[in-house]
Amino acid sequence: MGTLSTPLISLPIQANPEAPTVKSDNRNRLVFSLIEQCTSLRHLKQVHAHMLRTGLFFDSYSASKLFTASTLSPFSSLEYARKVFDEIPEPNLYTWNTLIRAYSWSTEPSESVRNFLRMLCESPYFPNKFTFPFLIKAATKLSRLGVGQVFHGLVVKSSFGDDVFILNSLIHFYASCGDLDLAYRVFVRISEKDVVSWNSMISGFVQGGCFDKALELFRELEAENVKPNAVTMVGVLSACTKKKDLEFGRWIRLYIEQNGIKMDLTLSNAMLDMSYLIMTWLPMWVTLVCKIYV
DNA sequence: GTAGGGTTAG
Repeated sequence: MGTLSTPLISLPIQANPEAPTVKSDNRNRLVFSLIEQCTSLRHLKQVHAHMLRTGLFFDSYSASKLFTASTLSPFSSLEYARKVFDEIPEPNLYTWNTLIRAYSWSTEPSESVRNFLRMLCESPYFPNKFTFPFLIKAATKLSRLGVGQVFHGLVVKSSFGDDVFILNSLIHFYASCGDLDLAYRVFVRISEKDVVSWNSMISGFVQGGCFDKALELFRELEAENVKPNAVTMVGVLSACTKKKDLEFGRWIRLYIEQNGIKMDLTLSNAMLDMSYLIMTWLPMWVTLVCKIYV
């Protein structure tokens, strides 16, 4: 298998990219593998140049591979990714979604919405189940209730109203906009809730200052035999801390130990916050952090 | 043919 230590210039140029063969499939796989191995923008640009020379870039699936790397790689920039996207003659739906996702994570979430509208106008594609979580994420970052509600309407009209990923995004969106009533209405209508549904609603209640409702929901989760995880416990601990409910906080500490909830840094920090209220927790927190990181 | 959601405080 080739590596980036092999100069890309040594790769033979495919004479006719329009005629796929077993040999060309192997060549494509080599290029995809090189994309995955890129460790700098310079490497990625080398692969990009090679794909332009061989014509591989003009295959929409191959172009999507390069574009995804240009948006996800820690060394890349959205500016370069955007240039890559603009060169793709006919971006497929996956590539459009990747562009919308990239902007939803960025400091320009409005570009996510703008490019979604471009996709509707300029491409033959309609949004799919992957498009909406990115759009709702952008609306959440924009804190625009009206924008998110438009997406919610589209979700229902597009028959994705049962998709738990999309509905969980909507719970988080409505709670972030401060509309806990709408968030809860989405939550109760999910027919097959998963742990993220519960976590989204519990943390939504905590962020909205409804600590009792958060703890009540945790008891409901228990009654429904849903297995909580570290994120659930961060929400519940946060509610106890803010409510200064030491008794429930102690119970939660035991619950985490007895149920083998996997500790991570965020949960350790949430326990530390609680430990300011219960100083006896401090030695335990230090021990836990040492176990994880030392 | 590739993919999507939730977490602490400061």
